[in-house]
Amino acid sequence: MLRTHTCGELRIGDKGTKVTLCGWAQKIRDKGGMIWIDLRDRYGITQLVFDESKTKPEIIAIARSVGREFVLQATGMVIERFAKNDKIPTGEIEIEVSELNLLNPSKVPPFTIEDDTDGGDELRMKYRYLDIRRQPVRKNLELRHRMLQATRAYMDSQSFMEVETPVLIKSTPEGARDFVVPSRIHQGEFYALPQSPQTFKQLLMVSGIDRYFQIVRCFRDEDLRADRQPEFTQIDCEMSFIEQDDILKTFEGLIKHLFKTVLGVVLDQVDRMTYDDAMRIYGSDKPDTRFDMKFTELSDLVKGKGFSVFDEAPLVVGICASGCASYTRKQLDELTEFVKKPQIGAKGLVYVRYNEDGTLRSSVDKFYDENSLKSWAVKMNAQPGDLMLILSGATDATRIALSALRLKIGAELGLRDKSVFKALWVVDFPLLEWNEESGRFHAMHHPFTSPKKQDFAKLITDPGAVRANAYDLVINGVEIGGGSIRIHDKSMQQAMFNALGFTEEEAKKQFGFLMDAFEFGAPPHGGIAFGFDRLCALFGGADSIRDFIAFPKNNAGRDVMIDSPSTISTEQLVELGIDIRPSKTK
RNA sequence: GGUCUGGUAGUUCAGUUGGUUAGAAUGCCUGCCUGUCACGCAGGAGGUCGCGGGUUCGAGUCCCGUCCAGACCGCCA
Repeated sequence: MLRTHTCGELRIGDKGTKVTLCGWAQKIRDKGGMIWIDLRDRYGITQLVFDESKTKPEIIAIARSVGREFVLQATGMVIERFAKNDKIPTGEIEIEVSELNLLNPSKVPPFTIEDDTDGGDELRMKYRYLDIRRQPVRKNLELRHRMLQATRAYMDSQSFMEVETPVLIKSTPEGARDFVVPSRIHQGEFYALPQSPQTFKQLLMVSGIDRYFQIVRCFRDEDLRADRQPEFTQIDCEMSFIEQDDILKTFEGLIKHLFKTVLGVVLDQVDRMTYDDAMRIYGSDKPDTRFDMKFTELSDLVKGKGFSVFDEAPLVVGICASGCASYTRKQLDELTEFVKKPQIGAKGLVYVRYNEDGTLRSSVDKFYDENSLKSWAVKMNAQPGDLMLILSGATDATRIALSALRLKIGAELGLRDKSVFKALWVVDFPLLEWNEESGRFHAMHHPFTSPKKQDFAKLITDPGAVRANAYDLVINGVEIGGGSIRIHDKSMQQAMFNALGFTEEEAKKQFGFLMDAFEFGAPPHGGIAFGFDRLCALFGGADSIRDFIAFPKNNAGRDVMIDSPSTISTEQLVELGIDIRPSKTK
């Protein structure tokens, strides 16, 4: 060992001990007669001291040559400081250096290795290995590590067995785009990287592994977001001989265990809400339930007063922003601009101020007298001092727009506190959703999701109305996980493929192995998968998952550190039997 | 595929209505300093204003194109 201790562990009780530390020079303070070097490693910072009156001149000379991020090995006595620093745990002691070994010099780093770095995102990603030297990033990776350990401990305690499934699998056109890997041995053929181990975990149920889990990398070739990477990690789980309620309870247990062991937070309850209610009350299938501000539908109160916008709208719906009646005209204009952005897509925003003096003033006073506005206030449960914000238009689009407005107001009012956690199961999702582009129904969850028993018949008569045994876990408005009770019956699976517009032949070609397996005694089963990166970001109080991934991709799916993706040699292409059209070369 | 924001010193940014030699902080280099810990003091170096084109007597600033980065919409079973 090159060291006897780490840079984070020495205390006043170690006074008089001769120690050897290794680490990076965080900061050099040369005061002339005395030099201090802050030596940093993963565990902390310990101050080295060099004193012209005590330290050998050749050691002083080495100390003077040290620059930021030089790698050092220092040996010396632990002494009590004259001037103590109560900001760091090692602040009562320092090392009176008698031997200093320069293990490796360093170029000047492109940004400061400090908690509050001067480096921008782009530079930090390019030199990610330096970025990880910084405490905030390292802490995030430590949090991820603890999450991994706590997950495995809980799953093991519940008799779940971790089984690894293949990464080179088969491409299927359903769902997200696949990342594809050319086969050298079978030229013209391709593997696909899994979007999830979905079919394998169901096959493991047929195999009798009645409680499976895996912390597994998944791949989707779709555009990125702050909370979406092309490769990401899931906690993937499947159980046999269970019903939906068993799954919800088991994984409430996992989430509570994680909150307790990793954050020390007791998550008292996980609410449940149907998809239909979530859409009606919050306009979203992943509502942030840290605050109320529920939707109130006003259609029956607003019609027939000559305001054609409301008269012609299929839905008129509003929210009540507590204490916002004092919003200025400018603030209200900003809100109007916000909902009119193309991404939100509302045509306009109607507001009603319920003033402290009890009077009501709205942007549609021309059409509605104070009594009408008062009736709105009663229905919306608004109090003097509140502001009512109302949107109208096509039902789904209006709900989505009002949901965005609700989140914005919630954030402005400080109701989205990152230290507060509210978990919600959204249940009874629709089985299918109509896809305009392909002109057919797509599975909302995936094609192996079972319909609710009472909706079986509608699978032929009214497929869009069929509800599924599918559920999402939503925490603070973030979709953390989702799953379903699967189809374990061949004829039901065939009926599902029919509803999705698959011919028997197509279904057999893509999923024949699964349908074959279902003929050999498939148990009733179901499962769930959690977005592990999102869970880490949520626990860490961040919106972006990138800082919880050691080496993430950028906005365009590029790794700027290793510069991938990149071209490959002609020899490689020939060997793979791939002929690519000439394109822009880098 | 689309919308928006940004790109100026190693780094983070400012730069007015288009007008002199493009600034600040920090980092870096040199010197001084015996209790610093955001050390201090003095001095110094450091710029293809992302790239290409256009308008103009004159462009960091205006226009067009393009590249890069970030956020969002579409997309993400």
